[in-house]
Amino acid sequence: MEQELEIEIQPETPPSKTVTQDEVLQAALKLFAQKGYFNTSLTDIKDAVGLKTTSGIYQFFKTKQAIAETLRENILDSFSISIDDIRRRNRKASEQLREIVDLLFKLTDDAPEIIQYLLFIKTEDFLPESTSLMDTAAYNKIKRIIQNGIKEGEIRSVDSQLAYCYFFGIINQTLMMVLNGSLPKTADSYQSQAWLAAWGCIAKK
Amino acid sequence: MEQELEIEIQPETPPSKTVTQDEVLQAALKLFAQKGYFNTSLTDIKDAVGLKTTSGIYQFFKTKQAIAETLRENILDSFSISIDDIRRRNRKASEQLREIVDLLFKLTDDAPEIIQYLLFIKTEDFLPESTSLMDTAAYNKIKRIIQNGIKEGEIRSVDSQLAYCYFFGIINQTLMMVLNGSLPKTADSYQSQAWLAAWGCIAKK
DNA sequence: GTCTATATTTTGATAGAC
DNA sequence: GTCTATCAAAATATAGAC
Repeated sequence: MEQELEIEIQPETPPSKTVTQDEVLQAALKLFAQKGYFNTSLTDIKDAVGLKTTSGIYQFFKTKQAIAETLRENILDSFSISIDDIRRRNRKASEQLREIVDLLFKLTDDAPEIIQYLLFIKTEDFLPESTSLMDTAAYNKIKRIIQNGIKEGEIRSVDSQLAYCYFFGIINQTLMMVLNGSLPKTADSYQSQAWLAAWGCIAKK
Repeated sequence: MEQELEIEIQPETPPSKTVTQDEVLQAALKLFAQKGYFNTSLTDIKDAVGLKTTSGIYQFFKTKQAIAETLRENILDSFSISIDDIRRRNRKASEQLREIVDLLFKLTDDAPEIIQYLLFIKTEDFLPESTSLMDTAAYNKIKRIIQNGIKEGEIRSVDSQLAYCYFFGIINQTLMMVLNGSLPKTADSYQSQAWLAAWGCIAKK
């Protein structure tokens, strides 16, 4: 009789390496964007980052929520800083919005997880006390750009909230359909058309 | 020494009534739309519907997923039927789209859970094999309306997918901002402006 | 800083009495 | 068709050894 040979198939024995906080954040961002927050367990994150157990994650973050919070803060901060930069380098509202659109489309191609997490994940479902997008520094800067555009006569005189709604309605829908494959090409391919449609919607004729 | 008095506060002893499948669906829809699928437990549904235990739910639905599936089918079917009706009653693409917009805005005010569930909940997160919105009968009918509008010269000659994207980008963003309070008034208040912006975006000038 | 082991909690789900 | 009781599984989190 043959001896039973127990072959332990070890899926991937990741050499227990030392892990950094940023690695955890990157892995979590990718997973949250792909599968959603609730479908992502700490086990998934631990696997993605190459740990043997989830324990190692707790040295950086006390809870799974805390990971999502940090992620959101980082992304929003970075976005807000980019907007500052854009405002510094451009004077006209049209130029500033144009560059913001440029940034969003570039990110959609190069770092889709960021756009997914920034624009299309309902963070309030798992971050109950997170401020709405509309209460963030980044959003307020965009709103000010629009208000300025109205004052300077570049943008039609409508409620600035509605101008935001129409403009980013088009931009965001385009990005979303690129991300979920409803638009088959890269975001870049649609950028100039989307810009024309969105700007045409709010520009003074 | 005073005697410890255990007062059992019974939050609400719901008189065990008999429950229908439709009551379960209605309660689930409301909860899913409010708190999200993952934040809604069968316990929540059982409470909302007035049962003492979750067991009663299992006579209608084998799994929690099945509730969400049925809900989605029902809503999509009903929406598809409404579109059929609209196409029957109107000839021009502009009229048909106008009535679809009318329906969406009415529903946002009268049954926000339906719009929430139809347009803004990522069902693929908990219904892994659910078809994308873009593969539903309802969506295909809308797409055909747009293609027809292009053929008849009502709508600019662009990719029909892009026309859909711009048009419903504006419409859906408006509805979303009404639902989350970023636009403070009723959907109805914004309907005619949103229609003008959205239609103006795709109409032949 | 990573591991083993385990505690804790929650939730989805089932069996069977009434 | 609703209830009691219970199960099984999964996931978050902790304690302590190495």
